[in-house]
Amino acid sequence: MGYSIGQAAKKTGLTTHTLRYYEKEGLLPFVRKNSSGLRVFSDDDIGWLELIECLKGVGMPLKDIRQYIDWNREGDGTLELRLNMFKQQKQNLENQLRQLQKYMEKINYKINLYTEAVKLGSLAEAMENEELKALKKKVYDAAG
Amino acid sequence: MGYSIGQAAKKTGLTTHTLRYYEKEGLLPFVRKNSSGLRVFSDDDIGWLELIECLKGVGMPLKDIRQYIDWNREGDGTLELRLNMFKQQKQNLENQLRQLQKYMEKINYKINLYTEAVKLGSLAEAMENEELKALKKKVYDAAG
DNA sequence: TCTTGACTTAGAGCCAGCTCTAACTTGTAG
DNA sequence: CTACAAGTTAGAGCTGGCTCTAAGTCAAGA
Repeated sequence: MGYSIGQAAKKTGLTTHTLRYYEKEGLLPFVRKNSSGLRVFSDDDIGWLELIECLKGVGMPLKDIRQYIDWNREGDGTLELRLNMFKQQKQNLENQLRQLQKYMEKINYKINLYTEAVKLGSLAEAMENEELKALKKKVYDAAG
Repeated sequence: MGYSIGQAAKKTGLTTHTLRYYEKEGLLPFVRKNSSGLRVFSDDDIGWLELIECLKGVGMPLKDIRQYIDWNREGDGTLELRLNMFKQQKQNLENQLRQLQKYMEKINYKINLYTEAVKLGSLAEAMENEELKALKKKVYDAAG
């Protein structure tokens, strides 16, 4: 129920250095300290860290995450701002997923190409393969 | 068929600074220069840049991309290495997609929650909603 | 000829996000 | 009582990936 910084680090996969850095950057205003000055992380705090990881993972810079956390502390007056932020992040995430899907197709083509090239011992010969030529066209001419 | 660095920048969405930086880092060993020392990018070179963008996009650091480009120049002796690299990147990409999918669920939950909160004018009240409680449980208890 | 704009180089500077160091305190086990 | 592990702070340093500056070259148009 109360974790030291080291235990919190283990639970989240971050380092103690990073946790202190996040606190310094205003990302952890909720973490308490005990009578001898040690940080005490609650399960709730771990939940916050997981949300931070999520927002970081979808590409938000730390200062924007901090903004969101500040809005939380300001209370219900910022509900619309927070809703809009999540909607925006959903958009970003959808774009990202679309982009990664395109990269996946390109990489799949490369795997096909190199598999054939390894079999033949020659990339130039593999590129003569009609199926691979057709696949390449499909992947590369998809306007993007 | 032959583009100046400025034209190549426009075509790829990179800056001329970045293109020169990439060359310095060994990512563009194929780009030629004309008699007066100006870089001339071919359509093929633009294709290389698009592949670099793809590899960067799936999270490869520039030095690893450079490694791949070096293998290309070494010829058919490195075909297996290149195949394995693409297989590895496919794995990474699949993991990334799975991770982003989880983030999407979390964000969708937040959008639902904040939509209700805005409607009620209170986050605390929205969190009392039974459907949202159930959704939260589903999203957050999915072990990860 | 002069100006303009796009190019060239070497190298410095910038930013985000950590990552580490030094010097010190605290709590527990032997 | 001492040793040790784990915590504390302020602040310096590192890495990746650009981003910009200075000083100069070059080609085409007025």
